[in-house]
Amino acid sequence: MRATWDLLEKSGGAGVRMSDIAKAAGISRQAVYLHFPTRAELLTCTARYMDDVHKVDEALKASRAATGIERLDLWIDAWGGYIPQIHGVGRALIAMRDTDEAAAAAWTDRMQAVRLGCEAAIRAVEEAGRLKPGLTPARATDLLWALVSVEMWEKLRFECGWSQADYITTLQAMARDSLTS
Amino acid sequence: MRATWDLLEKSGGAGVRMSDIAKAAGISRQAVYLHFPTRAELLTCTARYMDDVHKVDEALKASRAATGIERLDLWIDAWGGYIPQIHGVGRALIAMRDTDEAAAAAWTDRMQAVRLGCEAAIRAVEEAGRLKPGLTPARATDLLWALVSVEMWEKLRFECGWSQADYITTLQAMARDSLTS
DNA sequence: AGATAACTTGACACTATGTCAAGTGAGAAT
DNA sequence: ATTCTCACTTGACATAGTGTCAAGTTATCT
Repeated sequence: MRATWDLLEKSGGAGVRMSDIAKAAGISRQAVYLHFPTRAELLTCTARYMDDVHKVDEALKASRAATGIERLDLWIDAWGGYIPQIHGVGRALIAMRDTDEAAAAAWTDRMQAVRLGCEAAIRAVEEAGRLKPGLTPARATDLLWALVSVEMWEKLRFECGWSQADYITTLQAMARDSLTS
Repeated sequence: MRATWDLLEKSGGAGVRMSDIAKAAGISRQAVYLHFPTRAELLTCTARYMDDVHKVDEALKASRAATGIERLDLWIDAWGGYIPQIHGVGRALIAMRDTDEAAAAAWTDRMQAVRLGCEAAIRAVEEAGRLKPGLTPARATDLLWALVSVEMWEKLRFECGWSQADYITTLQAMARDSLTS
């Protein structure tokens, strides 16, 4: 999992084969299959392992303590700051989605967890009476979730050449402008 | 190209092989290669063919005539309304990007054209003095471009279950709120 | 001494893209 | 009437990557 992580981080998520991972881990390709039945399984286990190492729960604690619009800002800060770290594995899973059922399920599952974070942030805004008129909480959650997606981050970071700091502050501003009053 | 189009539209862009396309076109797989050297080439030619059939230029004419914020709305209307039609081919090209240089170039090129549309819409807003303070035109173009990306549309349409009408009106509102004053 | 678990080597099946060679059949040129 | 050409066909093959299978090795525990 360490080797998978390293390689996917270095490559940005593309062009990493099972044999590359095995070589990096110092074992044979077949030995990898003794631990992980499929590539999809290896990737999802690696993602879970990264969550553990990064102590995601703790990192998100700050945003959970806040209320109102501040909570929205802090949530974007926390999750947005985590995207670069999981980007490699995420990219690899996203690429497999079209052909591999298990990869699709694993990624959908992880994104569902992100959605819960978005939902909580929107609820905080709503409870402060600052949800934009005309938006339901569900609709606002959808928008926020799409806004902070890995795909959006990739586009802005790489295709548009933004810095990570720009990404965070601009997305916070955008969320505030379009989701709150 | 017709067969490619049909199959990709039906499948949503995944799982369409060269042999499927050949069968649908009523010729042998090898005959396809007599016309298109690679899969990437077939896909990009099909995309161009679709533009011709749909008369994209004409469809975008309405948005080009307008000014100010109205132009932004009309641009989202026009391009957003075209996404469903190119979605299948787009999805297939996006999926090939990681492994195929030519596919990546072709898709980047097409998206660059979309970017020009975004840029023009933002310029119209700026000329009307309605660009949000703190946003440069370049930054606003980046945001709009990411907002109206195929990936975002897929997310909202399929993963969030929005209708096409919802997509258009909500994105228009979001662009207005976050990019204009 | 023997069992077990983690590994190795090497061969193989499968899928999809793309290549190559030889042959076919219909229409045009002469 | 024959020959040429072009679009196509059939069938075999190379390649890349995932995943499977079988037989053998090595260190450790009992």
